[in-house]
Amino acid sequence: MSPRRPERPSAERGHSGGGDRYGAGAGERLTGSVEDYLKAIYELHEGSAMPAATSAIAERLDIAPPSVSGMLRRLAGLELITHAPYRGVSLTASGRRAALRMLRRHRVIEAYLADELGYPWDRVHAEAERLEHAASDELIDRMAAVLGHPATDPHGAPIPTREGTLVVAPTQPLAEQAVGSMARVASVGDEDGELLRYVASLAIRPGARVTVVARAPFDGPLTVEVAGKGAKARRTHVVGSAVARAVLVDAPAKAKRRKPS
Amino acid sequence: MSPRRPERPSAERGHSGGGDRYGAGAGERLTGSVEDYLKAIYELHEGSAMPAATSAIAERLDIAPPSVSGMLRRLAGLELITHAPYRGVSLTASGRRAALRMLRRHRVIEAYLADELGYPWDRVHAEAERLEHAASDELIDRMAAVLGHPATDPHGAPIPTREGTLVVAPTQPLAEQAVGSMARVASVGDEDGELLRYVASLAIRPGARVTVVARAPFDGPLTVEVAGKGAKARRTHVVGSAVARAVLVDAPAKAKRRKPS
DNA sequence: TTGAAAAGTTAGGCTCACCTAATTAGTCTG
DNA sequence: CAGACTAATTAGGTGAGCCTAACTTTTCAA
Repeated sequence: MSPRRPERPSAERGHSGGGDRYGAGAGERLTGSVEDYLKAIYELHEGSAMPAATSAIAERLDIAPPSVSGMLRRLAGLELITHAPYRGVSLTASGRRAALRMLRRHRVIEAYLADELGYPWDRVHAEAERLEHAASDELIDRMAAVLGHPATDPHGAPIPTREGTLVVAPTQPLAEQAVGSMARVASVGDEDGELLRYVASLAIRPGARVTVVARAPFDGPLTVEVAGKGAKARRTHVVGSAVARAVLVDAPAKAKRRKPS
Repeated sequence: MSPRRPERPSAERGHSGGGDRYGAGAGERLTGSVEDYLKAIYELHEGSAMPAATSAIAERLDIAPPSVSGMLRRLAGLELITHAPYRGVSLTASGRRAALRMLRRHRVIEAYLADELGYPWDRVHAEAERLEHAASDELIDRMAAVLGHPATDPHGAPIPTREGTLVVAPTQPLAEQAVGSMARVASVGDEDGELLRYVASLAIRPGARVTVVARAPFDGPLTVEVAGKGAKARRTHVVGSAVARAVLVDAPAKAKRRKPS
């Protein structure tokens, strides 16, 4: 008699059950899948400022669109998102909290792997992608403490605080940087390891100074000059548009143009 | 067209898929559950030298016996175990390899958490229990390297090598230690955090010297003297049989009696 | 040696998280 | 504004991994 553990979400038995008291309002113990969806929705949401589209989520998670539709219904039931069918998806306050929690975990883990375990920066993403679901909040906090509570991960992305605050510095893709002007590299997208390895070989990393020398039309290649330190200072490279989109640089201090009034 | 990812095991999408080229012969990508079963079977198998019983596995994993029956069929199909219904379960060579791999992961993680992240030893087990399924082989190896390839985890349990070799020193439970004789504590079972905290408070840890002063009959409490270092040397405590069973001490150098010929 | 208790298994169900195929809703263009 | 195209959803299905209830096998003691 007495039903066995009638609380916890089935599937994923022992694993992934380590994080409470932080994410959503109560203490719901989200599954790894739910965590992935929330993170994806958050990132799409930020990237475009518009509610996330089903197909975009599907593509990002490499999942068939109907599966996403089903999951969205579930997430809406959990009040983690609001979903107007055919219209898009937005995070609720608690969904956003959970997403930021995952973002923090992911980035703290990335920073830890790189700084303490000697991981090359093109490989931290994949490892963090798995660990972020298994690590407890205590582990994340201990990692962050050992690192001295870093503000960014190895790719330059800001790490949300334990309280869920994220400081976003204004940045723009290198692709939109004005020709002739110099800028500091803020971050490089972490998903594509191959691209990261290439970019690193050009000495383009967070903090590096780059100048766009020329831009070919029609989304064509960019010619950039990288201010190297030491002997081989100042090298010029021609990079494709994929790279120009993945590299974010500090935006000029001026406000973004909104209607040239 | 083209079926989406027709290889990987369903459930546990992105997660836990990080370890190949080591476990079973081919590269099967075991699920977290399968890993847990194999580890449990290995540990039961070692502990009693007899094939593991369904009910023992069920109790250890806190799963209903019929669920275990079903999983055993699956494991037998994967040729990770041999299962004679109503008779018990043994690991095949590849099952044993996979189990030792999990044991290594678990213990390396425990050692790392304790040594590098300041975890108290009564809490490393729970954290490792989740991380062991998510960590890649590379991560485990890097952790082990940072620690200088330790031979034991914080509880004194030996860590299998990357190649799957496990050196088992002959030990016996404190409960079986002869009255009056001194022995070195080899290890303390890692599952019960409460018990670990208590045992630690008595200064009973791997490496400590203890002497059994008296043993009450009928599986009763043991009176032990712990050789403390420094000021408060030599303290006497009375511990229950649960503790006496969880604490393993080095066995006397003589061979184990096999038929008193 | 038999028959009750214990151990194990079969039968039948459930949720999560995915899939493909078919249908519907929204959008954009001629 | 109609039809074509695309995006999204419903419909129906699968496997993993758990559950309870009911039945079978083994064991052990009277």
